[in-house]
Amino acid sequence: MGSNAGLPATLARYRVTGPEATGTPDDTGCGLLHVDMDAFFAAVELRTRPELVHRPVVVAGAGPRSVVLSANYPARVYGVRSAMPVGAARRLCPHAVYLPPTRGLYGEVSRGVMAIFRELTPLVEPLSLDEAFLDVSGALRRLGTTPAGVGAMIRARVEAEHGISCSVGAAGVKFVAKLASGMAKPDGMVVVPVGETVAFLHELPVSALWGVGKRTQENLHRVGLETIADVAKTPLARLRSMLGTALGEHLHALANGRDERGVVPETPDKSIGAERTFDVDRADREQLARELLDLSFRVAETLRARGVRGRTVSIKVRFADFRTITRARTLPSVTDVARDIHATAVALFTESTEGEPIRLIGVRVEGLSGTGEPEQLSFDAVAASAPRWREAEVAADGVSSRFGAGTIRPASLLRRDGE
DNA sequence: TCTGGGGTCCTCATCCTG
DNA sequence: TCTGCAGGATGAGGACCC
Repeated sequence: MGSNAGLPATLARYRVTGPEATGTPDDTGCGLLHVDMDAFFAAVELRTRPELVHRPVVVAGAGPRSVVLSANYPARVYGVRSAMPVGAARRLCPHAVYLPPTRGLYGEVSRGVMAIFRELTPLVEPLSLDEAFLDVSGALRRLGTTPAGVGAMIRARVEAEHGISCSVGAAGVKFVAKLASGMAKPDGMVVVPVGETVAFLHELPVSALWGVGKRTQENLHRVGLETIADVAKTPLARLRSMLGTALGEHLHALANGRDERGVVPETPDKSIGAERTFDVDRADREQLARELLDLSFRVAETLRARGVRGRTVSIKVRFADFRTITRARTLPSVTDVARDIHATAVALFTESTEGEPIRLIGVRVEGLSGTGEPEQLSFDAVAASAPRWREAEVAADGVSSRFGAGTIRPASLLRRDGE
C-alpha cells in the first residue's frame, strides 16, 4: 500500500496532469497498468463517516498487540503507517480517530472494483484486496483509447461507483508500473514511457526494487550500492555471490528494466493457513490445544470452500521472546478434514515445545491439489474413518453458510463461561 | 515502536534411494 | 556387501510482500 509513495521532483515529468490522457507522457506500449486504492480500508470507512474526511483516521484492531491496518493521508502526516503497532501510532497521533475494521466490507468493495477492471480487460491479476495488475494492450482498440486513457476511465469509475480514489501506474513492465502507481499517490497517475524505463529507474534507491527489504538493503548498502543504477552496473556474478542465485539474477534484471513476467489472471493457492497472536502470552497446554483445534477448523473450512486438499500440515509457534519456529509433517494422503489437521498439529506442537509461554500459534496446510484429483489409498485406521468426519464437517459448512462462519464448532471450543 | 495475519519464494541441511 | 555419488523429497528458517 504505497510504500513508494511520492514522486521525486526530478521525476515529475512522468505525472499525468490536466484532463487525464491529454497532457500525458508518451504511453505507447505502456499496456501494463498497476492500480492501487488509496488508504483503502480507511477510505472505505470514510464513505459512511464523511465528517471525518479531513481528520486523521486510523483503522486498527482493538487488542494490545494490534497493528495499524490503514491510515488516511491526514494521519500519515504525523508519521502513522500501516503495520505500525497501534501503541506507536497513538503516541505519534493521539488525536486521530481509531476505527475497528469492518469484517467483510473491504472484500465486498474489492470485488466491485475488480469487476470494473474485468469489464475493461480479462487480464486482471489481483495482488491483494486493494491492488491489481491489468494488461490492457489487447483491449485498446475495442475501448478506443490509450493505456493512460484506460487508467483515467478506471479512476473515474472507481470514484463514481465506490466513492474511493485510486492511483494508476502505466509502463511497459509490471515492476515499473507498480513503482509508478506508488509514486502517483494519492489520487494520481504516472506513466513511464517505454524508452525511458531505465532512466526512470536509475535515479531511485535500491529499496525501490521489488524484493529488496530491510535485510537486503543493508547488504547492498554495506558494499556501497545505494541506487538502482549502482545495482545495474554491478556484474551479475558479484550479485549472485552476494545475494544468492535467484535474488541476484532477479535484482540485476529489474535494475536493467527487464521484467518478463506477464499478467496472470489466476494462480492456484500454494497453501492455506490461519494464525493467532494472543493478547497475553499463554502456557496452558490444554488451552493451546483448543486454539489449534479452532485454527484447524478455520483452515479446513477454507480448504473445502476453495475445493482443495493439502498433504503437508505445518505449525508456527512464536515464543514470548519473539523466537519463531515452524514444524511440518507430510501425511500419507491429502486432507481437508479439521480432525486430521488438528491431530497432526497437536503432535507437532507437543514434540517441539516444552511448556514455554507462547505469543502466537498458527496452522497451515501446504501441497494443495484439487478435490477432483485421485487420493492415495491408505489402510490407516484414521484415514479409513476420515470420510465420516468429513461428512460431518461438510454438514457444518452448510450451517455456517446460512448462519455465519464458525456457527458450528466442537464442544471443546466452548468456554466455561458459556460463550 | 515492540512488532498482525495471510501468503510466496528461496536457501540450506538432511534423509532416502538407486 | 560396502562405498561414493547424484538427485529428489522433505523439513526448517529467513526474507519479503500487501
